[in-house]
Amino acid sequence: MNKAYEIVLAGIERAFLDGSLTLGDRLPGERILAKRFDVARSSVREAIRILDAVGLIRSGVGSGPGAGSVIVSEPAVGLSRALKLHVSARHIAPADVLTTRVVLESDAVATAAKAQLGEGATGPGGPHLRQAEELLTKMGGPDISKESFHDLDARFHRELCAAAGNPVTDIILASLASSILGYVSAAADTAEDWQSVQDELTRQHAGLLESILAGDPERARHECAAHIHWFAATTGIDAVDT
Amino acid sequence: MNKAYEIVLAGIERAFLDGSLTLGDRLPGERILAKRFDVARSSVREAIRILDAVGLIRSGVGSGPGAGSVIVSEPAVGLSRALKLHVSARHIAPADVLTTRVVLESDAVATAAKAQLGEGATGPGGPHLRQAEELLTKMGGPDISKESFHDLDARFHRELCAAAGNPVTDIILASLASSILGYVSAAADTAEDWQSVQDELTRQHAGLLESILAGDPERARHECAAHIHWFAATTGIDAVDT
DNA sequence: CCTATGTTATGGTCTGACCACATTTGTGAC
DNA sequence: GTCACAAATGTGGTCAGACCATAACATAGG
Repeated sequence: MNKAYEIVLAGIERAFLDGSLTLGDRLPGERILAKRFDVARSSVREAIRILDAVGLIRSGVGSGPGAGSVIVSEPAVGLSRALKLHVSARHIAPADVLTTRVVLESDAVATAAKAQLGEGATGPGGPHLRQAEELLTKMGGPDISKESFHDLDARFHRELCAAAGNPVTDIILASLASSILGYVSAAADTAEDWQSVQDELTRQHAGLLESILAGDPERARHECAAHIHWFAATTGIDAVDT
Repeated sequence: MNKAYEIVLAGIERAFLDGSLTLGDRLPGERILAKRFDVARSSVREAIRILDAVGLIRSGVGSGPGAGSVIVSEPAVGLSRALKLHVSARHIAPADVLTTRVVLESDAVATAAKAQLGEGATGPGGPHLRQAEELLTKMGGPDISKESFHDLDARFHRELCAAAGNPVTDIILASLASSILGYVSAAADTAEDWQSVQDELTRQHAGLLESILAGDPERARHECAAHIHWFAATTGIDAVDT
């Protein structure tokens, strides 16, 4: 705690804890913070860089609204960044990321299905599932590019997780997915018959969503696990060398 | 990607990907990196600060081995830091963290039990479970301080996760635990009869470990979930206001 | 051989300046 | 009075250069 930037970090964290800084607020300017904590501006910047890296603030130049360091809440950004760097450094294997993802996401869809059983479309998961349906339709559309499909695919999965209603699970799953996004894209690029893979994925997506809407937790859980495992095996991600 | 520190970050990440930088290596000095990427040293430092924050490097002053920025692999540090800050900022509720933890940890102990069933003490999880047994003994010892108990408790859980063999799950669980560590300690401090709570926890720990050693995945899964839920309910963490 | 002292290389910090950018404010023409 | 353009302002982003604290290493002296 002797480092200058840690003093700043601790001070800002304290401000969060006592409520004097909340979502949407703007951080005082770097020069002001430097004066307040009696450190150099460069030290303040190092602290701010960390807050930026973990997805707690977003910095913008200029003046007026939108400028300065605004407090946002994007935990997934921070987790993704950390995971992605460790994957790049070969300290984390994409296959292990997928294994964890299976556990969390299978449970999430089961929870979503359970909620659907109890509350139907009126529950908090309803809008997310409707959104998922829309995405599914788009994914099944004609002449869709590989990139668009990947994007829609990721969003589809995110909506399912969101329907489960646990923000932390949501965040972690998003981070896990984005940390190996590069590998997924690369693997898909080398697929010999992408169109058929895409069709199969869409079929599986449809089945999974139907299970959730039908309120069948165990079927949803099983289909989700099978879906991820199938994709991993097909693209060969589960055998990526570390 | 126009920011100077991002150029440095991208360059270092590239070095990881092409293998010219690996675990244990030392990063070139800040002054050298500044020259190489044609940016100021302060910009290099911001990039390094990020790598440090995500647990990819560890910086030390002085000279010789141990000095400079050494590449390490502590993903949990990065994830913990990010989660902890978001919890501090009230963007993540401790209760949601616990919910996610139940899902992951229950599955982890079930996996560990399954592995035990197939391989017995000769499997990769063996050492971890033996370590867990030792920790359990220490936790049951007399005149143990609250702090020691918390520490041993956390390490006990970590060993169980490690026995499951998935490093990513391991990392995430460690991060989840440490992100709400402050709340757990605070809650334990206000417990009226801590000794009896401690006794009950030890009983539950023993039962859980026995289930794993006996190779009973479903019992382990159930006991783990019950254990965490019980503790949360007892300490009141599941009702923390966000 | 061992000790003490200087040397060197490292990250950590500070100062002060300038730039790029976006809003806000002023000012002049009409 | 109104509008368009220019200037002032405040923000993060970047740079250059200096000095400090630390820890290993090199070297001379005992």
